[in-house]
This record gives sequence, structure tokens and C-alpha cells, in this order.
Amino acid sequence: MKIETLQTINRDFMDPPYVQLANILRNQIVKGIFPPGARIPSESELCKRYHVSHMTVRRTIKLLSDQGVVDTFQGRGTFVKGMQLKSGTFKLRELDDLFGEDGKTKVKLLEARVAKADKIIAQKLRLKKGDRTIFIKRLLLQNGDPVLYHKEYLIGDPTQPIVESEMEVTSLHGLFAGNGESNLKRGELTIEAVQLEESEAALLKVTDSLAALCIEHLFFDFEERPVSWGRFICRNDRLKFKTTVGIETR
Amino acid sequence: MKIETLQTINRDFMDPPYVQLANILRNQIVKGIFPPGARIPSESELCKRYHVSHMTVRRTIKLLSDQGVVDTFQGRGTFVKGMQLKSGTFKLRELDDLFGEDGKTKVKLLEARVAKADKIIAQKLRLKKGDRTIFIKRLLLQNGDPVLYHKEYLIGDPTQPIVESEMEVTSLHGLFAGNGESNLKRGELTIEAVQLEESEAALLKVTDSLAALCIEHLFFDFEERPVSWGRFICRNDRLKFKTTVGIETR
DNA sequence: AAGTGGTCTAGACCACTAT
DNA sequence: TAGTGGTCTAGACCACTTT
Repeated sequence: MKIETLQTINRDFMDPPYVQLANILRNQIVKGIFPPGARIPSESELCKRYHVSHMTVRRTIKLLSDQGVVDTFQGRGTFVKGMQLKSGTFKLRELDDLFGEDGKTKVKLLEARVAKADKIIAQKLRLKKGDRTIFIKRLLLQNGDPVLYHKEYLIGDPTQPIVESEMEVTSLHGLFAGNGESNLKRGELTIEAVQLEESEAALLKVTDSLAALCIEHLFFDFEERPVSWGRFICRNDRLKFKTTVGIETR
Repeated sequence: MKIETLQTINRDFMDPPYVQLANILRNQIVKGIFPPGARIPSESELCKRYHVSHMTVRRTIKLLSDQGVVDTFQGRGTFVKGMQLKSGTFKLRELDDLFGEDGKTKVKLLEARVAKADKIIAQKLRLKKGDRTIFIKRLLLQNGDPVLYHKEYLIGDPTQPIVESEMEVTSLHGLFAGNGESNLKRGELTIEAVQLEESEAALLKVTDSLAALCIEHLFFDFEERPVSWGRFICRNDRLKFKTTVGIETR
């Protein structure tokens, strides 16, 4: 029989008690002391064992719950969650890396003109067919190589020259780096696989596989009006999105 | 001049005070009272204004922070975040919907056999080239239509018959629905676009576009050993992943 | 020094679930 | 009814940034 040595909270440690307790519990879960589906000790029990207050235990549990490690049920208890594929989330953070401080990334404006909305665009931007929009086509280069291709239709403000309005609404750098000063409130994104057209493949200098990731976007302003609809088309070999599911081991 | 009427917290309301306060602040942000980049009132200020305790205000701020609406900086204040593309996350929840209660989804086992690891698979599963693995190929049907195609290599347990071990390790339903009883601790996922091979296209009954979303996975057990490597290949027209960025308006 | 966010406590009360 | 999670408080102390 192995004697269970209870890890304790160190008040002088860098990590606050609620983080320490979360680490302790997560370790016990990983070790199999609390397998998936099992109930972990109740909050009052944890208070007693680790000499912390109820609120501190609750923060610990909230943390583990946010991390997808446990699920709580009022009146029943807190249970260890198994790995769930559905909890997987692909972060666009990878895209952000494109805009590192090193300035190796450049945006090339390929086209900017007034275009009349066709049926689809009119529907997306809540316009009438034939209404005036601004069409913009941009290419994102890294070390001279094309990695991303962006095509969008903006609601045109007739009082503004085209170039200015595009810079303000959706400067690519601003969008990704998100320094905060855009007029956009929110966006809806969809990811799918597309077959590159010949012209697009040429732009991206793709020769082998014509499959590419496409991120369709619809951005809204603070009045909930759609202001931009378009697509990012990513070179398959240059951009991949990663994620993890289950318990992260930091 | 418009008189600013201060919304108040209703103690008898269904939503607890910290949620109510979060809604109030989020509304003010959406209305432009606190534009992106602006500092919102300090925590002690909010305590006074809304007659709630410090801890309650902190939960409100934590909630907004989790939602990506604000950013906090110790000693400086809490600031409204602008919309950031990089915060976008594509949830696999959509996949989960495939396994609704209605039982219209079926999994068809196409192949299950012993296979020797080639160089790539050996590397992924930390085996030697030529080591024994179990190869499994499955098709997921919805209302009789193929939507998803799964191909994986498992570390083979020689003491178990093939079919049993596959059911235990990665039953598709278990993976997505995540009822909890798998032996998997975590997984690494990558999403990319692929060009379907002819045989795959035939399996998925795809005729028009050969582009498809591919989710590559590597699952680990609780001893951090890789146990399964493979790919989900999704029919483009049947599975799309969506997300939103910026402020959600529920 | 004053103001800001970050953490902890001890105790209170509530809502829900099991028995 | 007892046990569980969920919320709130009032006050204390700390770490950090600005003035």
C-alpha cells in the first residue's frame, strides 16, 4: 500500500492558491486518480483538505471547467470530462503570426474599384441588386511569397475616396493584429475547402494541389449593418490551423 | 442634453447581478458609450454606481474578458477590445450535430486490418518502421448520404481482437459526443484543404469539386503516448465550420 | 501617494439533487 | 433532510502603474 501524500498549497509560491489547487487536481486527473466520468471531491471537502476558502475552491473549479477538464452540476457534483472532439477550436492566431514585428509581411493592392452588387452580394450586404459597392482585391506576401489572397465587397461611402475607405474599414493588418481601432463590431466567419481557379492559383503561385482553405467573412458595424463581405483564400502549404482537445499539459 | 438614466441591478431578476451588470456594460460598449480602446469605469467606481460588492464586479469583468469584450491591465484599468480576427475560433461543435439523438447517422466500417507502419506513421506514433499497427477505414452516413470519411492507424494491442480495440479507442460516436469514457487524454488536430483522390471522391459520392476539408488528428493516452493518427475527410457541401469574432449579441 | 486590478476570507443565503 | 454547487458581501491585503 502506498501512502497518499497530500500536496499542499504554498502561500509564498508565485502562483496563487487557486491556480496551485487547479494544478494539483489536474495532475490527479491525469494520473488517473480521478478518471473520466468520476466525481471529484466536493467543494467543502476541498476547502477542508487544502485549507482554502469556499470562494477560492470555486475559482479553481471554474478554471478547470473553463479548460474543459471538468463539468459541474448543481446539486450533484463536479465530474471529470473525457476528451471531446467537439470542444476543439481552431484559432486564427496562426494568421496573426503573419504580422510579426519583423515586417517581412507586405500587402499588395491588386484592385480597387466600384462594382455593382450582384444577387449574392446584395443579399449578404442587405443591398438591392445593382447597388454600388467597392470591390477590393489584395495579396499578402511573406518574404516575397504569396500566402493569402483577399477579395471583398464593401458598402461604399460615396463621400469618401475608395482607397481611404478601404484602409479604414478593413486594413488587413488592423484586422489581424486587432489593435482595436476599427469600426467593426463583429464578424461571422465560415471555413471551407475550395478548388482554386486558374487565375487564383497563378496569383498564389500554386502549382501542385489546387485545394485551398477559404475563410468567408461578413463584418458588421456597431449598428449591426453588414459592411463587408469577402473571402480569404490561403495557400494550403503555408497556412495550417491547429488545435488541441482534452487536457492541456503545460 | 439627454439625461443619462442609470440602469440598475434587479435583485429579483432571474439573471444574477454579475450577469446583469455584464449585460449593461456590454450594451454601453455596443452603443458606443465606451468605444474600442476606451477605459471603462474602475471596479470601485462600478461598485458604487451599481451597489454591488467588489467581488461581484470582478466576476462581471472576468465574464466580459472571457468573452473577448474587454482586456484588463493591473494598475492601469480595463479597456474595450476592438474586433480581432485572431480571436476567431472554429468550433467542431458542428460535427457533434451529426450525432443528434435521431439516430439518422450511421457509421459503416469499410476496413479493419493489421498494417505495418511506414516511415510517416512510425514517426507519428513513435514506432519503428515496419511495426504492427491497426488500420481502420470508416464512413459516416447521414440519411444514407456519406458526409465524412475516417482513416486511422492505431497502436495495436496484440492481446485484443481488432474490432474490440477499435471500438474502445476511437468509436466515432464516443469521440464526438464525448460521453466521457475514452482512454484518451488529449489530441492534436490540424485542419487543411486537400484534393480528394478518385477513390475517396467515389466513397463520398462527390462529383463536382474535389476540394475537401481534412482534419488530421493525433490522439494521446494518459501516459502521453500517441495511440492513434489519422484523418477525417469531410464533404465540402455537407460540413462547414462557423465562428464569430467581436461582440456577440445574444 | 493615490488609484487600479488581483487575491483571499468567513460567513451567509439560495437552488438543486439525492435519499 | 443533508449534501452539492452557485451567488453575494464587507473587508482585508497585495502588486502594479500613474501622478
